[in-house]
Amino acid sequence: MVGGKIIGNEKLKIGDLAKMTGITKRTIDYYTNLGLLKAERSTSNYRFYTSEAIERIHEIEAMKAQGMCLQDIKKSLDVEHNGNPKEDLQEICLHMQTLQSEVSTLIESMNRQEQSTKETIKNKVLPESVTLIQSLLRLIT
Amino acid sequence: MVGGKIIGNEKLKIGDLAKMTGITKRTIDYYTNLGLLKAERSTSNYRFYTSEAIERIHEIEAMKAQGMCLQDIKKSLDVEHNGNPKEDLQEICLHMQTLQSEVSTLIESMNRQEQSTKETIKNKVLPESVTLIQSLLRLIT
DNA sequence: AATATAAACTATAACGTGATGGTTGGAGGG
DNA sequence: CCCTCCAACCATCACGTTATAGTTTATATT
Repeated sequence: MVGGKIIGNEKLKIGDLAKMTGITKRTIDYYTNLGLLKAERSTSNYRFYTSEAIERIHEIEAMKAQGMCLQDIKKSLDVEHNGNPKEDLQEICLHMQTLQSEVSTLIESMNRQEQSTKETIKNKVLPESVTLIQSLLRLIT
Repeated sequence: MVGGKIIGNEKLKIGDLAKMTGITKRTIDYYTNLGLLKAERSTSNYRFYTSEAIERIHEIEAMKAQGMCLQDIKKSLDVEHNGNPKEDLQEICLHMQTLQSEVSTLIESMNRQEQSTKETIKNKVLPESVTLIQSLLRLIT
């Protein structure tokens, strides 16, 4: 044993995780899509979980038993695990990316509109939205 | 009959639409969430479809029978129906709304970060993204 | 050992299902 | 006529299910 973890068997596939936790693959799939579980992806798009996910699942099950919905559990766990800024950072960057593509398609649609239509849209945009976007801009420049 | 449409019975609820088309409520639900079908919402959050949706569903079924997936059907139908700018407008406004909430949560996450982390994020934001957001701002102000 | 092939595993799509909780329209009672 | 109460709807959640298609691995064959 030269620097090897004994337990901590990394690279768990969905089936492994399912057997180790007793919940179905579908549920793990669902949780992963919700962002409740994080997984790396192989080149062939297979999910790889770490042993960390096992405990996470048990936490989820415990909170579910107390009547919480998955969204709330997510928020709760996201806040709880706040000694790890790296994860948050990654998530924010990802968020920023989706937002970028959102904005991109939105601008395209806008440009396809006539001037009068554009005016209508402008009027429908709440001033707070404008402020919000301005704040964002200030944050990233 | 004083200016009333004989057919064209508007304000169809999901059950009505299901009976009229022969597809299940769940499927209509699914299509609506995908954005394949548009529905207004009552104050109590009930969906209201127009008779237009009936034909739309038949179109969808026809394209499905030819092996197309729902995403492609959506794109196809979205492009096809391009004599109706009102629909586009509604969609853009909706887009704008989701974007607004996206930005909102993003700013919140940003503000929870330390200064050093913020810098890291800034550096990860592509300059083109900044330009993009600036363009958006110009469009809506 | 290299290869072909079958068996087991995986991801995603497109709904189905059951539970939960809110909504509405009409029948009956005051 | 107003109020209440119930049955029929509706929305959403949290998975379950089936089908399709790609991947990995174990096994058999050359």
